[in-house]
Amino acid sequence: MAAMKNTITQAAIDLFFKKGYYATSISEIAGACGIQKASIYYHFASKEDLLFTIMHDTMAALTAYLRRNLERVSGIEKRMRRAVSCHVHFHLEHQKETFIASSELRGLCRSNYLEIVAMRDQYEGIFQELIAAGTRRGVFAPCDVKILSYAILTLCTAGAFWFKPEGRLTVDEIATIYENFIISGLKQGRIEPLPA
Amino acid sequence: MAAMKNTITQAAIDLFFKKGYYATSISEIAGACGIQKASIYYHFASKEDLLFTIMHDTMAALTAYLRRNLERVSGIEKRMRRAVSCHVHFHLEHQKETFIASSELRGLCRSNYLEIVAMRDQYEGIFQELIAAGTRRGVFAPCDVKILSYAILTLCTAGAFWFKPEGRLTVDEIATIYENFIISGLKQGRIEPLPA
DNA sequence: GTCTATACGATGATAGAC
DNA sequence: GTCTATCATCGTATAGAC
Repeated sequence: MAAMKNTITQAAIDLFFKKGYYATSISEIAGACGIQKASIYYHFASKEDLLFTIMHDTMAALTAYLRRNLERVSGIEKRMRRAVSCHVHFHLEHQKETFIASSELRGLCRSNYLEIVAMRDQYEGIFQELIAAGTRRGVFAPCDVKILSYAILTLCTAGAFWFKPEGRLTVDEIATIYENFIISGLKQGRIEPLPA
Repeated sequence: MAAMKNTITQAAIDLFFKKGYYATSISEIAGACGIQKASIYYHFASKEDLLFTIMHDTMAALTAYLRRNLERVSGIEKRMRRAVSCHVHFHLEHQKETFIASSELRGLCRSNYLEIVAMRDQYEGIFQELIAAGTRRGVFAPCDVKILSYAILTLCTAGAFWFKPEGRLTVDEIATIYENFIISGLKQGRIEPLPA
C-alpha cells in the first residue's frame, strides 16, 4: 500500500477508535497526517469508503487468522479452545480495528453493510460448526447453537472495549479465563471436570 | 411526566434505536411527534439532554428492578440465576432503551458520561459481589471477579442487539440458556452437574 | 406550549491550479 | 499527489410572536 494511504488509514483507525466515526471529521484525519482535507479524496472516494476499507480488511485478517490457526488442531475441545484463544488474541492485539469493526456498522450504507455482515456471518459460522460438532459427539451438552455462538463471540469481543494493554492481566491470561469459562459453559457438567 | 415530553422521549428512543444518536436529527424527532423542532427545546435543554435522560432513567429502572427481584432470594446459586434472569428479561423487554444505554455513551459530555458510568459501575457491583460470595463459599471456582462480571453482563446485554420479539425463542427460553451457560462457567465442574 | 424565522458553525465533497 | 478555494447542505440552538 502507498505510504500516504497507509498513514491515512492508521490516523483514521486511531481517531475512529478514540472519538467514534461520526464525531471524527475528514479534516481531523487530514490534520493528523499533515495534509489538507481535500488530499484525502485522492486516496479514498469518501469518508465511508475509509471506514469500509478498515472494516473489510479487519474482518478478512480475522478470518484468515482463525482458519490458519485451526488447520493443524484436532479434537473438538482443543479446536474450540484454540478458536476462542484466537478470537481473544486477535481482538486484544488489534483492539482499535476490532472495536471499530464491531461498533460502527451504523456508518455503512446498505450494500457495504451487507458485505461486512456477510463476512461476519461466515466467521461466526466457523464457531457454529465447532459447537454443533461438539454436541453431536456428546462432548458438549445439547444447546441452541446460534444463541451460544453469539454469546461466546460477544463475550470475547467485549474485551476490545475495556482492555488496556498496560493493565493487570496479559492477553494470554485473559484468553485462558475465557477459554475455561466457555468450555465449562458448553459442557454443562458433562464428562469430567478440567484437571486442576 | 407531561404528555408531550413523554411523546418526545418515546420518539427519540425509537429513532436512536433505529438510526443511532448521531444520525438522528432534532427535526426528525419533532416530525415524529407532529411538532416543530424549536418546540423540542421547550421540553429539553439540548439533544444531549434528551439522550442523557433516556440513559439515566433506563439505568435507574434497571438497577431498581434487579434490587427488587433479589430481595427475597437466598442461596448463592439461586441469587446468581435470578440476577442473570433479571438482566436478560430487562434487556430484552426494554430492548430499545438498553441498546441505546449500552451503545451511545459516546454521545455524552464528560460530566454526563461520568454520571452514567457511575450508575453502571454500581449495577455491575451487584454481580461482582455475587460472584465473590460464590467463590468464597466454594460454590463457584476461584476466578477473576472483574473479568467474569464483564463477560457475564456483556454476554446477556448483547441479546438486546440481535433479539427480535417475534423470533424463534421466548425471553424466558433465552434467559434459561444464559443462566445454565453462566452457572456452569462459574462452577467449572465444581459440585455436581445440574440435574437433567 | 408551540410557532416562524434565523443565526451560526461545521461538514463532506468538488474544481481546478501547481 | 497535494494544494487553495469554495460549494451546498445540514446540524443545533436561539429570538421573539402568538
